[in-house]
This record gives sequence, C-alpha cells and structure tokens, in this order.
Amino acid sequence: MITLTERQSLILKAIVRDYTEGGNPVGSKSLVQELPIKVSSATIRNEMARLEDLGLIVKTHLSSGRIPSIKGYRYYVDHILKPEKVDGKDLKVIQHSLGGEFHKIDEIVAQSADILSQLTSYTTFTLRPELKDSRLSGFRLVPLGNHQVMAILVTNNGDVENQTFTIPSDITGDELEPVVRFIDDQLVGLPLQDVLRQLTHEIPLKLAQYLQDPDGFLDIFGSVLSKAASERFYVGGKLNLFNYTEQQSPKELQSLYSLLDQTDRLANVIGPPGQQIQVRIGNEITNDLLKNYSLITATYDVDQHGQGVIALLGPTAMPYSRMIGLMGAFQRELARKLLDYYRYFDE
Amino acid sequence: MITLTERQSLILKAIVRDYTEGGNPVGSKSLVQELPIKVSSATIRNEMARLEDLGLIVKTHLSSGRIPSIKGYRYYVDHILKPEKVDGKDLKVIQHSLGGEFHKIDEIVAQSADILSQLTSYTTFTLRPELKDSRLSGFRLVPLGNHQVMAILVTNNGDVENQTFTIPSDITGDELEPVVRFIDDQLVGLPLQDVLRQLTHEIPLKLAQYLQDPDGFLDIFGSVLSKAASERFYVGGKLNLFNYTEQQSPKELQSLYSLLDQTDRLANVIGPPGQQIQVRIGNEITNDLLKNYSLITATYDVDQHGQGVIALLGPTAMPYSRMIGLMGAFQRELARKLLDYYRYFDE
DNA sequence: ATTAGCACTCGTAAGTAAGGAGTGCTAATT
DNA sequence: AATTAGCACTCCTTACTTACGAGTGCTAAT
Repeated sequence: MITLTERQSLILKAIVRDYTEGGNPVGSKSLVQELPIKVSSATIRNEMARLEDLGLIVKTHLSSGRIPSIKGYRYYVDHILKPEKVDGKDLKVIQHSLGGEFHKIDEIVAQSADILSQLTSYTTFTLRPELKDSRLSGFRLVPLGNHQVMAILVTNNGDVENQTFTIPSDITGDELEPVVRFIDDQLVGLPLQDVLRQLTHEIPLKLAQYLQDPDGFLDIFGSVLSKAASERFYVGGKLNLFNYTEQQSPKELQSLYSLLDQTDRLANVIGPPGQQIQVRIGNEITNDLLKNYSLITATYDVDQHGQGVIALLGPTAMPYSRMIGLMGAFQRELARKLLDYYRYFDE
Repeated sequence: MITLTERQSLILKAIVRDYTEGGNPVGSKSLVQELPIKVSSATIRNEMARLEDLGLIVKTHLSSGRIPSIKGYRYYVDHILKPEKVDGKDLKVIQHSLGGEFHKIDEIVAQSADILSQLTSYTTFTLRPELKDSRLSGFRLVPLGNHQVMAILVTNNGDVENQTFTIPSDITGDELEPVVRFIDDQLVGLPLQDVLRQLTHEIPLKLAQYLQDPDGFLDIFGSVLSKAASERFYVGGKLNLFNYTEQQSPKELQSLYSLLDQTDRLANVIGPPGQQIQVRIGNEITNDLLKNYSLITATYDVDQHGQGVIALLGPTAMPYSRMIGLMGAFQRELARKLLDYYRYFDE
C-alpha cells in the first residue's frame, strides 16, 4: 500500500492534470510555477525521483519530463481525484435529450450513448438492462398475405421483438390460432431463458398435438425468441476514435473499429457488472487492443428490471474527474428515465 | 476526340497496369522490358512525352516516372480495357452467398454489398430497387397489450415495415378495426407516394367519420408510411477504407466515414441511375471528398419492380477490368435473385 | 531539508551529402 | 523520318551531421 506525502500527492496531481491537458511530458520547472507550494525545481526533481521509484510516473526517455504510469493514474483515481460536479449546461443537454418520448428501450439506451460520446468526444457503449429476468408476456403471428407472416414477441418489460417470415403456402389467422393459443396458455409468464431451454425438449412434444409438422414454426418462434433474449450493445461515437487514437498506427485503429462492430466481444471487455462506477486503466482492461486506453463503466440500476451498463472508452490521459462526474449523471438520469418508461408495463 | 496509335495505347495500358499493381510511378526503362514491342527506352520516352501532351499521364515531379491522370484512366476505361470474365471461384462465392433463403429485400441487398466489398477489398453501397412504384397492399394495427400497438405496413412487393407505439390507454382489436378497414378499403392499391400525398389532405377528413381525434393515429400511420417510402442505402466494407485511403490524412478518413454514415448524402454521390455500368473517376464524382477515388455503379433491373443500384468505391488506381467484370456478375445475379424473390408476391 | 549550479542525455529540426531513378535533348544511326 | 545512344540535369530518398533546448541527476553549499 502506497502512501504519499501531501506534497507528493500535489505533484502527482499536477502531473496528471498537465499531461492530460497538454499531452506533453511535464518537467520540474513548469511544475514550480503552478504548484501552490514554494519550492525550487530541484526539490521537485527529488520528489519526482521518489514518485518514479514508486512506479507512479515514468520518463519517456532518460532526460525527459515525466508522465503518469498506469499505476500513477490508478493512484490518482483512487486517492486524489474528486468527481467533478457535472456542469449545468451538460446536465441540461442530458436531461433534454432523454426528455422526449421513446417507444423502445433500445432507443433510450442508444440515445444516451450518442449524447455521452458527444459530450466527451470519446466512444461510448451501452447495454440495456439485462434481459435475463424478462418474461414472455405475449406472442402473435400476424398473417400479412403474400406468403408472409410476422411473428411478434412481447415481454413483461414491454420489449417487442418481431421478424417476418416467408412461408410456402398462404395461411389464414384461423389456422394459426391454436398454436398461438398454446403459446399463450403454456408459456406466457415464464422467463425467456426458461422458454428458450424448453424449446428443444418439451415444447415440440406438446405442440405435436396441434401441428403435424411443428419444425417450421419452431424455427420461427426460436428465432424471434433468441433475438429477444440476446444482449445487444449500442456503440456511439465511433468516429471519435480518430480524435484520441495514436495516429501512427492505422492498423490498430482498424482493429479497434472492428472490435466495436462485434458486440459479442464487447461483453468481455466490459466484464461482469461490478461496483457502481469502475475505472479501468490501460492493461487493467482484459483486452490487449485496449491496453493503451481507459474504460469507465457505470452500472445503472432499474430496480426489479435489472441492471444496465454504460461505458466510456477514451485515452488513458483523460480528464477523469469530469468524466466520472458525467458518468454519475448518466447513471442517475438513465435509471430515472427507464423507471419512468417501465412504469407503463408494471401495474 | 483523342486517338492513340497502337503503340501509344500499349504504353498507356502498361502504365495503368503497372501503377495499379505497384503503386509507383513507372519509368521508361521498366516499360522496355515488359512491352511486347522491341524499342529502346528513348523511343518510349518520346511516346510518353506525347501522351503527356495529350494530358493522359502526368509526372509527380520534374524527373519522375509517369502516372495516369484522370483523363488517362478515362481513356483507358473507355477505349482500352476489356472487362475481365469473372473468376470462377468468385462467381461461386457470389452465387453461394445469394443462394440462401432471405426474408427481406434489404437482407439480400445488404448481403450483396458485404460480399462485393469482401471480394474487392473496397467499399460498397447498395440501393434496393426503387420504391416509388410500390403500392400499399395492407395495413395492420396489432394491439400488444401494455399500452402498446404495433403498426404494420405491407407493400405489393412484399416489403414489410413496422413500428411499435406506446399509447395512453389500452386498446382492443375491436376498437381499431374500423380504422384499419378504412385504410384497407380506401387506400390499398394506391402507390405509396400517393398515399403519402393524401395524408395531409383527404385522409384526415375521411377519417373523421371513424375517429373523433385522428391526429394520434395519423402520426403513427404517417411514420410507418414514410419509413416504408424512404430510400435506404446499405454500406458494406467500411473498414476497407483503411486499406486504400491515403494514410497521411486521418481527417479525410474521418470525413469519409462520416459521409458513408449519412445515407442521404450517398444519393447525391451515386447520382441518377444511368447506363448499365458507369465508371466515374476522381473529380468526375460530384463530391469533393471523393475526388481522389473512383466509383463504379451498376444499375440492375428487376423488371416491373424497378431498378436498384450497386456501387463500388475504391482508389482511382484500381484494377478496373476485374472490377467491371465483378460488377457485371453482381448485376446479373442480383437481378435474378430478386426476380426470384418477388415471384412470390406477384401472381 | 532545500537549493544553486553544472555536466550530461536525448529528442527535434535543420542542413548537407551521396545515390539513384528518371527525364529531355542532341547528335548519330538505321 | 524514325529510332537510338549518350549525357547533363532534376529531384526524391536516405543517411549523416550539427545545433538547440528542455529536462535530469548529482554534488556541494545554504
């Protein structure tokens, strides 16, 4: 456990701030001027040498100024930083953008990601409140004529998933009715996960009473069901990658883009929902592509509707205190908005 | 009108090929070795000077080798190039990827873009057969419970558009029936454009018989309708931008990405559907961002279902003959597949 | 414990030199 | 009249200097 003196702490803080703002290694002379304490550059050099021994700051070459190490950022985030109260104007933007009327959870969550990435100039991804507690609350098959049928699945959270299928022969509503009624009678109220589990065993047997060849129907039902049960990330501010990425390596940028396009890989990046707001810096992120970046994740809580995640990806040299403040604001506003939204479907 | 001698034509062809393959300006000495004619480098230099006078090739500096100018590429494409017969393996890939079963036009068109960009390492965008001749063939309002209603619109081409709405009070199917029947009676069979036009005038008046406050419903209907009537591009191979873009200008790359994300701007880029296969090179494209790239567009014809477009964006130095061959293949396969798909909804 | 002074390191930018690919032109050759 | 050999010239690329400045660590004085 590292403990720093007051002065060392001040110096580390100043180094983090300067480097974050200017992007250049910071030297003893420039620190002299801005530190609130009256000491010479030599003293600061001595202190910096100690901070370097502790592994909190590093040099880019033998006689350069210092930049914070991963460990240094960590210490700063854990012990020095105070979350900045979110700017009134920013809060207005957030509240206004979430104030409108939404017809889908996904829209709210996507909108949040877009706003956050706009406010920060970084990249955001969001995960809606987890679906694992969702229950099936309705299933419809709507014949559209022309050999087409739309399957619609509704959950108790008001989530709607639908898909259109082309079927060999025209079918009227009457023929589908017993199947739909079977689903409604037997499966409504069950968690989606359970329904999904039964799909390969019990359901086909039971369904055999109503249909001579249930396979086609099961494909349709299963397809909509798994779509509804799958986790989906929304990624906002991909273009911002160009702003904060090391520009000399286009290959790396391409890999990052590719990573952000594969939402299944993002689940590993974010990791299990943990504390309220979590800061992971550099190689603390479990993905080598991101070892030069920082990731702030906030878990937001929507009561019985589960938890969602909003995450912010940016350079290790980011203004953490402002960012953490912003994440807190989103955490609150998003929870509030979603509770509000869910209220419709709760009673 | 420029006319080249046989020998000049051979030289221009060789310059285009070499530069496209190697990326370096090509000089007289290297040309001596690969040309099928026996002449000295001095003769070639003389011929090159003439080609330069004609504006077909340019130097990058006073004593450099030559690269084709826009005009040079144009002459090459118009008079020299022979479309390459598409590689058997490539054709297999195309046919196989379009061989599966699709439930939506958009999926077919998107898949095509992905495959083409994969085969070429460039960027593709596709536009489905134009919707302007689409007619409304059905409209449904499906109450989902929990204050939600799904509106579904079907066209005579089998296109399905849907949207979910949250409404203040729960509604049963019976209450919606007269409205839906009104739509079915009065509007089915009309082109979407006509329906859209009537939306602000005739429809509200007529509808007033069935609903005391038709505004909410009209919003819903209008929203789905305009979604169905809007053109949408699918863009494939965005990541390939990293491969063929000038790497020294990240800003430009960012702008390109941004352009590709705004599908309404792409309509201008592609321009009006013209000849079968159209090659636009450099500043011939009506967008300054693309003045260093080439765009090949192919219009494919799906009989009475209209025309769609598949477009390929790449560097000006691209292997045109292979690309044009590929575009031809997609043009044919896509038309065939879509005709096949539409057959369901035609009878 | 702090500080002034100084030798030393190293990145950056600018300047110089050498090598090489390629050109245009002139005069000789076919 | 067309082609070619020869040559001076251009200019890009690369590598090698040089100078400068910001910054450090260390020593000795305060």
